[in-house]
Amino acid sequence: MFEPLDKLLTNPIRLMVMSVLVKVSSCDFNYLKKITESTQGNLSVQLKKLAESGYISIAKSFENNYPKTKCNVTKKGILAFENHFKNLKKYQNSDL
Amino acid sequence: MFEPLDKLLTNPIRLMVMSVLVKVSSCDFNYLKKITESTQGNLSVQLKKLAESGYISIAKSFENNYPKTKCNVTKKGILAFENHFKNLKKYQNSDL
DNA sequence: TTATTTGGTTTATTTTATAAACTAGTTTAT
DNA sequence: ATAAACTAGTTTATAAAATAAACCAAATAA
Repeated sequence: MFEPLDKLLTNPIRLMVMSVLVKVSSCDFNYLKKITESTQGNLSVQLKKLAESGYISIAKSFENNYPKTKCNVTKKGILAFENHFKNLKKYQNSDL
Repeated sequence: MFEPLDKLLTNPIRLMVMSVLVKVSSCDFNYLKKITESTQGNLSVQLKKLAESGYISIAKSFENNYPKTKCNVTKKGILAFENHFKNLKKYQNSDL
């Protein structure tokens, strides 16, 4: 009837992050901070969760002497994202 | 960019309830319990939240000597439901 | 009559989300 | 040179939400 929803993707910040990464495939922490309008702490936590579940990978480096955190979406993440919206459609128009 | 998502509708159980009610407009507690596959306690709490926000109305009566709780979706609830999916579409295909 | 079932609600616990505080270093102004 | 302010985050504490467990009240069945 209703497919269980992916808990990682019901959180708005995580969903935004995935939405962006699916499109651009890679971007840095501060870009995500701006577009999600979340605090650094919150974003840090949510990115870690996405990374722990293998939806994104996080690469740290230095750029212009500053630390730089770059996020990349994984194949697993893309599939989960697509599947999530496939499931949501069933909620939108339930066949009772 | 991303519209903030309706917190009442990011919870799967509440979303299922709204999904059903938008379609059938009215049904009872136990029907919702079956299709959501949730516990009675959890369902009771989530229905109360939807009712407190005016997304549904709850009517209690007796049927065959037993208490009977019927839920109805409100106009406000229908609009919120439709708006939620309109917003979700932007997450599905973000225009960066 | 006491055990079970129906139909819930309330309360307690676990999980999650968020905000605040902290770390570590860089740049700029004095 | 050093203090102040800024970059780029992480960790921890608190608030909120979700869920499960316990409870309540009445009806029915054994």
